[in-house]
This record gives sequence, structure tokens and C-alpha cells, in this order.
Amino acid sequence: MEIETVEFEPTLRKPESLRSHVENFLREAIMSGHFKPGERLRERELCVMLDVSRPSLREAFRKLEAEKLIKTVLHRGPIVTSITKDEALDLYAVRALLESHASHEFARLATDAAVEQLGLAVKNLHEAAASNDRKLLLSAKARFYDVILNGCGNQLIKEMLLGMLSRINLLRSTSFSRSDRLPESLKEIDQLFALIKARDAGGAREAARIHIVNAEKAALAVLSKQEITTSTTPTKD
Amino acid sequence: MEIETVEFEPTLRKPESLRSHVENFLREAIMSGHFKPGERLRERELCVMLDVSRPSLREAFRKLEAEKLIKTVLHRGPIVTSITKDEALDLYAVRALLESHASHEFARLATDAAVEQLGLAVKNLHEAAASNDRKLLLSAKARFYDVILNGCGNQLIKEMLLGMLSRINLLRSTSFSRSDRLPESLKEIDQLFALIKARDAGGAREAARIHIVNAEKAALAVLSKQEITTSTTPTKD
DNA sequence: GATTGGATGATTGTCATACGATAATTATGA
DNA sequence: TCATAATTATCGTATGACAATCATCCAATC
Repeated sequence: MEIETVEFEPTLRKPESLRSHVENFLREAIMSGHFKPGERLRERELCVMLDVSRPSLREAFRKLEAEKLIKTVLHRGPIVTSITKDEALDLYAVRALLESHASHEFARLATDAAVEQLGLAVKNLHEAAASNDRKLLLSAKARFYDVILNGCGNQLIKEMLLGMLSRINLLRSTSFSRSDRLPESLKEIDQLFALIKARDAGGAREAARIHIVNAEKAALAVLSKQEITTSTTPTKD
Repeated sequence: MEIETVEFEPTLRKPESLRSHVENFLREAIMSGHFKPGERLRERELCVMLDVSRPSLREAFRKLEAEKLIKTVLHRGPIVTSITKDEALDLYAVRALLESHASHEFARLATDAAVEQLGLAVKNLHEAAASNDRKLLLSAKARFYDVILNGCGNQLIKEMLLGMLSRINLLRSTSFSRSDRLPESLKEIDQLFALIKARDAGGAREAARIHIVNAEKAALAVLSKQEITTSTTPTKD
């Protein structure tokens, strides 16, 4: 009765289907840049790589396809989505809408405990920024984000923004080298937090909007550079 | 030597995978109420019904699952999503955000031709409302919607709203009997169109927001009734 | 020599089948 | 009557196969 099949993941406790594991793996691999935009994902390769059958892999593909992380071409299979400038503009516009609203609502109706948590997240962010550890910075940012999205009172906004974030990440594989915007970004976040702490919902909304708009500017500057490089490869679009 | 092989219609493109057909069929069936919220979708049944194999069907399931039209329970398979009141509130909140923004942008940057098209759609809406033909009314509404979403300059907003609409439809299977709100609704749309025609972007945004808020009120009134009925069946939730 | 045309291989799309795992249901016994 | 065990239905996953289509290369023709 030895339980040998302990494939325990620290983060995954409850029983999950195999395809969701595949799904998560692929999502991670795409978002981390292991699979780059435009790259094909061949079934056979991934089947042996992940040691799963084609059905499981293909079902995972459909999920990612719905999330627009991949684009499936008939009889050619999935390729990692590459985001055009127009799509990026659309993404940031919607992100600004949702995130500013989330900030508004957080300031309006978050518990004091949640606000305190947010303050902790802000502090961690500063520490992470000072430490110059990119991974730490990313997780701190994610933490800050999570507190706001969980406290804004709208689960749908959280889901939508997280889905959009995964796509936005597609275009900042290189964008994060723009750490010169970090001090500015931190100042904006401080400002946002101050307004939230003061329960100034309208101010928080506007601060969040400005924060996104500035992030957009920084990202688009990088994107236009990328477009030069990517515009050489794609014959068809 | 007649060219017989003219299969390419402007609107009808053939090259579609089988699974996307399945997907569309299921989506239609769910949105039209043929499959009701909470209902299980059994693989074997649907396989013989649609004459497709399990993999194709299951891949279509994943897409609908990502769209949140179905919810897959491990080892029980997919069931049609039933929307809770909280989820409905979230949906309408986001819908108000996106749709009011779309109206704002439409008023700001739509071509005069697009505005004219919108006027035509409004006229058709009135005619359809007068004719008391529900199907006609639905298509007229969809047309109005399409003009705005195509003219707002943000493709992402269009996709998101259409996806949300399909879910909102889940809770107004019976809601459409509330045709008593129709005159009010038409007045609001007239108002919105007038503001758009005057290129009053800010006014259009507010008008659209109010329109959604009112629709929300009407829908929620129906929903609370539905919750009474649905709360009898589900033993587990 | 360049272009067209066809043959070949690789990859995906789809299907049929099989089998273990699990939830729901029924049967059984105290 | 209730608790427990056996049964059944259905899903999750794997495997193998074949057809359809795309990519590539080579030959034939102009």
C-alpha cells in the first residue's frame, strides 16, 4: 500500500485534471518567454515533452486559444500570439478602464484590513525595487495587484484583468529592461495608495488611470522597436 | 469551361474546423435556451446528436468552458453555467464600463457614415418594436450593437462585450417577457443616439451607462424570481 | 535559367476504441 | 431505517489509425 505516485506540487493541493496541468504549464512557458511570439507549438514534440497524450494536449490548446495566448491556424496548429500595436492599444485602453474602476471601488469599499494589506504590498514593492531582484519585483507587483483585485468587490474584473495581463506580458519580454521607469512607477503607486488610504475613490480612479497610461507609453516605445524586428519575418499577416 | 468552383461567398467562408462548428452549435443551443442553466451535457448523447467524435466534442467544450458558458466538474463533465446574482452584478458593472466607453469613443471618432448607419439601426429598432416581432427585435438590437462596437475603434471591447452578452443571455431566458421596459429602453436609445449625433462624447457615455443600469435593474428583478425557482433544484452548489 | 507542375514527407484534424477512475445509484444486511 | 457494499454510468486519458492539408524538393517545360 505504498503511495509511490506522489507527484505533489506545493501549490496544487486539490485534485486537478491532467489537462489543466498541461494548460498551466503551457501558459507559464508562454508568459515566461520560453515560447516566443510567432513560434509554432508542435503536438508531437509537446506530447513527449510533457508525457501526455494528444487529446489532453489539444484540449489544453483550446483553452489557451480562447485566452488568445495562442492562435490556431487550420492544418498548421497553434502558434504563440504576437500582439500588434493596435491590439496593444486596445488592451491598454480596456486595462485602464477596468483597473481604474477597480481602484475606485477598492477605495470605496475595501476593508481596513485590505487597505493595510495593500500598504504592506506597497512596502514590499519598494524593497523589491531596491533589491534589484527582478523575480522579487514581479511577485511583489503581483501581490499588490492581487490585493486590489480581490478587494474591489468584482470577481469578473479580476479574471478579465488577469487574462489581459497574461497577454500584455507577451509584449514585454524585453519591455522589463526599461527599469528606468521604475522610480516613476513607484511614485505613481505611492500616490495611488495614499488616495486609497484617504478613501478618495475618484482620486484613486484617476491615479490608476494615469498609471496605466504611463505604463502604456513606456510599453509602446518598446513595442515600436519590436515591430521593426518582427516585421521582417511575417510574410503573411 | 464555366468556372463552377466559386464557393467563396463574401460572408460564408468554408475553411472552418469541425470543432468550431460544434462549438458554434453548442453556443447557439445554450444561448437560445435549448440547454438550460444547470443542465448536464453528456458526451455520448451529444456525440450521436452531432455525429462527431468525443475528441472534437471535448475540444469544443474547452472553448465554451473558457467563455464560461459551461462549467466542468471533475468526473461529472460540463454543465451549463447558471449565473448567481453576484455574478450578474459583476457582469453588468463591467458591461456598463465597457459599453459607456464604447459609446464615448463612437461619439468621438466614428465616421459620419457610421453615425448614419446607427441612425438606420435605431429606426429599424423602432419598427421592430412596433411590429411586436421578438426575433426581429433581437436582430435589430444586435445590429445597433454591432454598429457601435465596430465604430468605437476598439476591437477588444467588442469581443469582450459580445462574450459577456452571451453570458448575460443566460439569465434572460425569461427576462425578455419584460417587454414593459421596451418603451423606456427605446427612449434611452434615442437619447443616446441624439447625443452621439451631436458628437457629445461625455453625454453619450453617461447615457449609455444609465441605459445599462436600467437594464440591470429590470434583469435583476427577474433574476430574484428565478433564484427562488432554481434554489429548489440544486442540492449542491 | 526561371517557372510551373507534381511527388514526397511532415503535421494536423478527426475518428474509433479501450481502460482506469470516480460519482451516482442500487442492493444488501444489520 | 440506516449504513455499507456492490453496481452502473460517465468521465478522463491513452493509443492507434487514417484522411486532409501544408511544406519542400525535384523534374519537366518553356
